[in-house]
Amino acid sequence: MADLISKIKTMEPGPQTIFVEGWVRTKRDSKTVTFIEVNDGSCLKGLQVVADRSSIDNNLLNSISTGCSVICEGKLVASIGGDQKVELSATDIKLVGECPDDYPLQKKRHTLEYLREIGHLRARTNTIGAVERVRSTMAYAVHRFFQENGFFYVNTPLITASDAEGAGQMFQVTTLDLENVPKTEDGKVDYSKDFFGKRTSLTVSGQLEGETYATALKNIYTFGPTFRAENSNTKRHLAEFWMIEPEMSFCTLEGDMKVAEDFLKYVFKYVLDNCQEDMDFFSKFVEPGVKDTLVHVVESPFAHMTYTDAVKELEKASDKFDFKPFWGCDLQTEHERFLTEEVAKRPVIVTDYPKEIKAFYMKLNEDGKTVRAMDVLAPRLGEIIGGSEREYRLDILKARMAELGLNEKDYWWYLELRKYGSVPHSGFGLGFERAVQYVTGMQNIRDVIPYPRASKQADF
RNA sequence: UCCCCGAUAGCUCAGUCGGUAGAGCAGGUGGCUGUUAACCACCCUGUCGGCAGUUCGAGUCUGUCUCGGGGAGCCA
Repeated sequence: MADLISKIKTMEPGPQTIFVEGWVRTKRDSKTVTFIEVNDGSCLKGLQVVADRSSIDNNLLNSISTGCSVICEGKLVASIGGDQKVELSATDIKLVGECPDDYPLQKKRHTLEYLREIGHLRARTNTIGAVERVRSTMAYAVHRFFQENGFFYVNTPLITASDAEGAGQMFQVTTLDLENVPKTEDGKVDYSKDFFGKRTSLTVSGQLEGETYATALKNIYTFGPTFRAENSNTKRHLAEFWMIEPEMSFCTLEGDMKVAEDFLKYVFKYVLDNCQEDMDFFSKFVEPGVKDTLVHVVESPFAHMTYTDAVKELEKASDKFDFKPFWGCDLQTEHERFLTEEVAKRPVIVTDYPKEIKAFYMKLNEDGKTVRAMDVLAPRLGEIIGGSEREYRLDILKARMAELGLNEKDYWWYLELRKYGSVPHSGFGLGFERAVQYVTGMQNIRDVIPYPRASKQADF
């Protein structure tokens, strides 16, 4: 019945009756009129509803307070006041749901830490509301980019029996009675009695399954939840997060990097074009200048360097680091930030890492020492994308697995992709929340997902 | 998991040398006002995170637990 406030604010004043539904953010009384700011979440700034105290029931107006839900009826008029073009001159107001004065959201600014304690209400704040609008827009942009570029959306399984994916600690999935676990004769847990007849866990990555569909549909992407049981307590880790993993057949690392760059730029530009009010808000109150940074990223090419060259750069500035860089070391957070913030001053793609610090499935280079891996490092965040060209040569892949002590039987179907019609292919993984963090400037990943799941935290 | 910091009114915080609790906002009352986090005056609000200890006396010192934040590791 009622239009969204985001639409109403773009309409011209007119004689027709319109309705506004939403929640009261603040109310101010004047001598003859009452101002009610109504927000319905469709945009950052709400609509000012003006109620003439001589024509609207004063008892009703007095009972309206911050947090109430209301339906207002009236005409859109040009606003006399300064901050808005139009406002609703109310002819009738219905109080739908009252809001007692112990409402946890005051008109004043709250800390994000406090808002995390009221996860069921925090979406009604400017900041979290803006984050969720941007998050939704970004999710839409992700699908648009891939759908417009010949990728198919594949849903890889959330429950997996492959306990050897190696990307992190896994959450076990079971229907066994934990008070009375069935045991085999030699005293181990008898998983044949479990729901799936074997030990299962929540997925830590859809990549391996994604590869199988890429070798059939050519270009695919996944976009779904991922679970890691790491006991890591940081502002950029979650136990449950959303990951985007494209996989392209007949594609080398060069193509992979191009897709990664085009993809990030597309999503960023889409947000800049479609979330202007929210981006202005982030740029003003959350991370000064974040909007200009995004514009800069969209307009300039990403920097490129090999791991070997990156280490040379780091060695030049060795004094600045707690952890001294050397060829073969894993890049520390401080190193990644130096490369992207000081050396490149923009996103940088680092390639060709030592095989020892990367996963078994990455394609071995001619030198026998490095693999065709690439990490996209972004200022402020560090690694935002990790990807690689996959090893498609069966003999070399088997040799790598043997080096690392991996059991071929656990990967039999993955290896068969290399046996039957193998093809060079590449892909990458993007942590969706980290991308939302990057775009919004939000410091803590727990504030860019509606209900964060982390160690000792599964409220709401 | 390791290191550092923190927990005081509904919210944001101050609290000196160990001496018995304070400001702004919110709420209430009145005033003023086409207001924009409105403004002015007055009023109300506390298991000082939990448990133990030192002390005549603990918000303050010690131990411990819980929760939160920052950093590290791991990664996306």
